[in-house]
Amino acid sequence: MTIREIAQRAGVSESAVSFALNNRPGVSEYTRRLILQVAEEMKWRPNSAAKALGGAKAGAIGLVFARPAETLGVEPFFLRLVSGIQSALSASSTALMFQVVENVEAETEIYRRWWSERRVDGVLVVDPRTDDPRPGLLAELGLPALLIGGPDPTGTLPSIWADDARAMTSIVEHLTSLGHNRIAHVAGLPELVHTQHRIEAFHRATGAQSVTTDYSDEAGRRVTRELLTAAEPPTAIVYDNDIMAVAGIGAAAALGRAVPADVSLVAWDDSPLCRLTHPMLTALVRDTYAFGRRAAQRLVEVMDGTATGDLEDELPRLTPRGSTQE
Amino acid sequence: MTIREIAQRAGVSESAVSFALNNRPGVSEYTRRLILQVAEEMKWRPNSAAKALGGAKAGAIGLVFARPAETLGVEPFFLRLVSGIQSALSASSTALMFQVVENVEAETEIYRRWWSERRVDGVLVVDPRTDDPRPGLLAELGLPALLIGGPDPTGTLPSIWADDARAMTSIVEHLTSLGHNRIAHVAGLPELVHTQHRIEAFHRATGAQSVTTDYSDEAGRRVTRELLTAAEPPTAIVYDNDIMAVAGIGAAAALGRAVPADVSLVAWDDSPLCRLTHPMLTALVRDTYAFGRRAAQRLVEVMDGTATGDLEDELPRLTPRGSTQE
DNA sequence: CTGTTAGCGCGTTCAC
DNA sequence: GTGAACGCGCTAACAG
Repeated sequence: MTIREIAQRAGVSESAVSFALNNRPGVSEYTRRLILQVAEEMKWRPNSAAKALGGAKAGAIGLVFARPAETLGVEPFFLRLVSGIQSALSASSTALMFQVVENVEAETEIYRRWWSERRVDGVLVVDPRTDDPRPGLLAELGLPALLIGGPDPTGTLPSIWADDARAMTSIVEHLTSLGHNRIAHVAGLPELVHTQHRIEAFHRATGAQSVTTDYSDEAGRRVTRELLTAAEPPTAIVYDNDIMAVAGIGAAAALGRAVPADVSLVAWDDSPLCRLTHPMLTALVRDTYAFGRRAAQRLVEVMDGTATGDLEDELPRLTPRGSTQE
Repeated sequence: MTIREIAQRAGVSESAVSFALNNRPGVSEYTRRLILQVAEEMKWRPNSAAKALGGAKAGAIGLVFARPAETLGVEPFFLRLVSGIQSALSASSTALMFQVVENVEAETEIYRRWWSERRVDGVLVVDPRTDDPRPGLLAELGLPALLIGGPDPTGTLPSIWADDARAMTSIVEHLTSLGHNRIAHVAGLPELVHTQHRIEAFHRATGAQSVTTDYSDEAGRRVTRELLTAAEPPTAIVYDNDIMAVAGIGAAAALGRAVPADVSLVAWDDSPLCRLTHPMLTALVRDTYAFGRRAAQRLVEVMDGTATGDLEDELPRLTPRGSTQE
């Protein structure tokens, strides 16, 4: 099922077929219909390799997740993001090349490979870091990219991001309005930009320092225990993901502290997990599916050249549940 | 950075470059080294489109997840599987095309598209179903495929699978050895082949009927409540995933039933979730990362033609924790 | 044995 | 509406 075969079957030239299939002028309405019908019958689809070869696009965008294999745990965020991305991509029948790697160095290698092999037309970059080698590399390569979770500290890449600082402020305000004045923050990986934003906003709002972790349930448990057995235990704790918050609720129970009577807990990011605990966890909800969708749309615009600069996504909203009170 | 440029820079013909780069005879050792050095300097990589065009391979395999957007919840299985797949693929520097779709019909459309566009050389098919349209379609298309979780009921596709029946038997035996004789099974989607295998094995081992669900926490909670408030409540419950088991432990607590004193619980599939509960959940552990790795290797062999037929993966092993006793 | 020229694959595009 | 060249790498067939 090639253009050549269609041309033969329809009794026209290959270029006529190409024009007809791409809705371009140069063929009569009659011939166009004839060609389209033959192509339909033969279930013709363009060979993506040949298309890409003609200097055209690869018809795919790339997404790399850099994280050690051992920490590939519960990740509700991921599948939602990918799903949202694809809901936007399906419109332009663009494919997604997806790769999980161990670290950022491996990630940069993938970008080099994909771009030099012309496997992708652009990439979505997640988890911006302080001192991130990726924006520089991508700019140098000329590989179109959109930073998800940015804005890019180096100002190199366009980005889409939610305001973590304002979200943190809204959480602290909620807790303060409930009467809490000793609030703790169990943060995630310190090298991530959004972790820094949350830590700074938390410091501004409370004057207190955050504790950084690796996002694991183990860390959530340990830090919670340390916080609650300190001389002046906090009356409220904010966790940077749902896993740690769930572990925290368990740690509190193990220490005989009641939630929310003795201590209130808030999870950053909602998931079914947050509704499985007793009490259910107050959580910062964001529509990750829609976020992924918007990110992909934006990347397409960036590749077209119809958009540049940063795009702020809607603010995540706090959904109060049983774990906050007083 | 094309072959042409390298040829010019090295002062040789394009075919000499091609031979050198592909480690084929036809060039002197001296010339080969020269060419390789120039290619290295220019950071040359073959254009995958051009390569694929020459009747060669696309250099990618495909994976489609069919599930409605709403049920895209916590899915530890997924990221581990993908990660394992890629650990095997990286050896042959094969890429992964990944897609999430709403249903099996959309999935079959993706297969048609990918194959006619020559985007992939083969696909991994997950969640075999009773009355599954995919094996027939893939065989008809001639798209190489490996069924993950199968054996294929229609006997059309080669597969890799774990023995769900024996695994179920081992769970029931464990519970029986603890003295349980009223065991319930909260199964997953009835249209999945492995669900049927588990249900049949459960029936053979206990004589009892299973309850099918949609894997959601909501279903786990509801069914657990129904089971425990029945006239003759079970003393042990086996859940087909971790989410439902965690929901079940919550439902039991809400009814004032102690775990494991009043009722023992077992989760099929381990995840950090199973260690976040009190007591921790006894779980059927499988090495999903290794499973994905073996699946990808097997698919590569199937595409090479060096392997056919089914491959049985290692049996998942039960890891007793606090939620089973008596 | 070393190296070259020619042509293929498939869709696009430009001159005619 | 057509023929021909192009993009890029691979692979016969062929010459030194």
